[in-house]
Amino acid sequence: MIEKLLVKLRLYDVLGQAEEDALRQTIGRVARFNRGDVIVHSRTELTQATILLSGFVYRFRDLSDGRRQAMELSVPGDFIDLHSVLMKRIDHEIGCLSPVKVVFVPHERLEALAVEFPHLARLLWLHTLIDAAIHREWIVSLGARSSVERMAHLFCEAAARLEPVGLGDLAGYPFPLTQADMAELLGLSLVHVNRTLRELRERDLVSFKDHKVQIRDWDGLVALAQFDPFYLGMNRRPR
Amino acid sequence: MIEKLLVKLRLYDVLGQAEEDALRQTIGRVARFNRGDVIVHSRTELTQATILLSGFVYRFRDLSDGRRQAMELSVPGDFIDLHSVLMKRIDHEIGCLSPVKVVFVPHERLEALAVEFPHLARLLWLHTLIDAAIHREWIVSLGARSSVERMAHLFCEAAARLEPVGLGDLAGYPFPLTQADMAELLGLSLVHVNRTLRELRERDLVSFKDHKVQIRDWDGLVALAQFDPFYLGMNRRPR
DNA sequence: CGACCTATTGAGACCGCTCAAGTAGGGTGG
DNA sequence: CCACCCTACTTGAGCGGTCTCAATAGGTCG
Repeated sequence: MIEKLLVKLRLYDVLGQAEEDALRQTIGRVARFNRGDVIVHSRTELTQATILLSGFVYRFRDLSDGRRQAMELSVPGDFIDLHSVLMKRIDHEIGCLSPVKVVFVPHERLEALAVEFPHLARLLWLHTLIDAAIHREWIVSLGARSSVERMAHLFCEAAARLEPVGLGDLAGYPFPLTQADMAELLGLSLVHVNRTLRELRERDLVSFKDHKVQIRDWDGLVALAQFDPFYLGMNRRPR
Repeated sequence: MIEKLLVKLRLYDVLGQAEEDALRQTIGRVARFNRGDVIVHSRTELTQATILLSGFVYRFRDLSDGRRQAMELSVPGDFIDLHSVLMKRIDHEIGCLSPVKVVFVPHERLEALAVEFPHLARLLWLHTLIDAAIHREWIVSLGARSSVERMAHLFCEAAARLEPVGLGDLAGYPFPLTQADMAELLGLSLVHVNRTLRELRERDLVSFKDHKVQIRDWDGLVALAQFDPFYLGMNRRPR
């Protein structure tokens, strides 16, 4: 059930059989959600963490006047609120961009696991560090990249993160977002997202239609975005 | 020597005497740097982590055409590259915004410490998680806040982080940056930073002069920035 | 069939950018 | 001691990237 998570962890380091078995045994209840549902609420006390099995979720914060900013897109196999194990209450919401299936892992089991398998604890810590690296890359996008560059970068990052878990490749991938969702991710208006998509399409780099991303020119896209997968901490390049 | 770090860790949870002693014994060589120096280089293999004792440093990335985006400001007491313990190579540079004093801690000593004191390891992990929370807040700033709001938020965050380590309070604090530095932090042009500072001054919220921040109206500043220190994780309880 | 969500396009406004010019202060050398 | 830097800051003017408002079309589903 948690194969995608295991694949991801193996990108970071070898995972022993005992560790893998132990991890499988921590998992608890499975749950399903619909697009628009909020899985994890800001500031409520948490006692379990969540592994995304299928679908797309994102972290976001709402400002008081209705502006909403997304902070990260999560893909299947991600441990979407691993930080809650230590933080207990998190500072943002996690919402569904599509129908979603998750499995919960009680904090106490994870904590016991970390004691028994220090190396696995390090891997999980590393998972949260890579989340932070992804955040930093988004900061660069939002602060220094133009709208086309930013959107190109989003498409590159999604490809690089979806490929290892078998949900796409450098030619394209399913991407069940609306243009309004992308606006929240990219810090752009819906209207400008539409125009930016058109520009990427007209430049023959990538097209987004019927909730599918089709990459026409990976190298061109990478060059435009100045995308460098180093921050994703995978040993191998998405190739 | 590492009192400020200890203060910071105690904001997150109690720190036992044995833990404190052990932490003090991990520290190694002290080093000094000048404004403009890069302390930690992107992608070079690291064998030690760095605690900032005095001065200000920041993380940044340069894009190929000269654009530079800062990702985080670090203040004394911060463990500025704790993530390098697991990542070994980091994806950004850490540079000095003022004369700086640091102390290095060999990774191997930190790793031994984590084995011997699991609770301390959790505290250090939490330190990195709060870095990630700070990153998320910057994402909100860059993606959804206007230039005045964004700058107001920076001043609020700096106050909240400097106060516990005794380097300022809600009335103000020393802030040895130039306006050009602030431009890189905020993702704005130098010219616009200048105008934005003027606006904050004219609105009697805050003034920045001679490398000192003077807060005239804390509540007004907080309201404008929609600043909520929850994400800084002070008073958290990891276990 | 009507209601609603999503995508598309046009038009004009505005925020923040670039280019440019000028001031102020601190260090250095003749 | 002054002349001349150099860096940091300030302000003006015009440009342009992105926003908002508005209108339309297509798809889906009760």
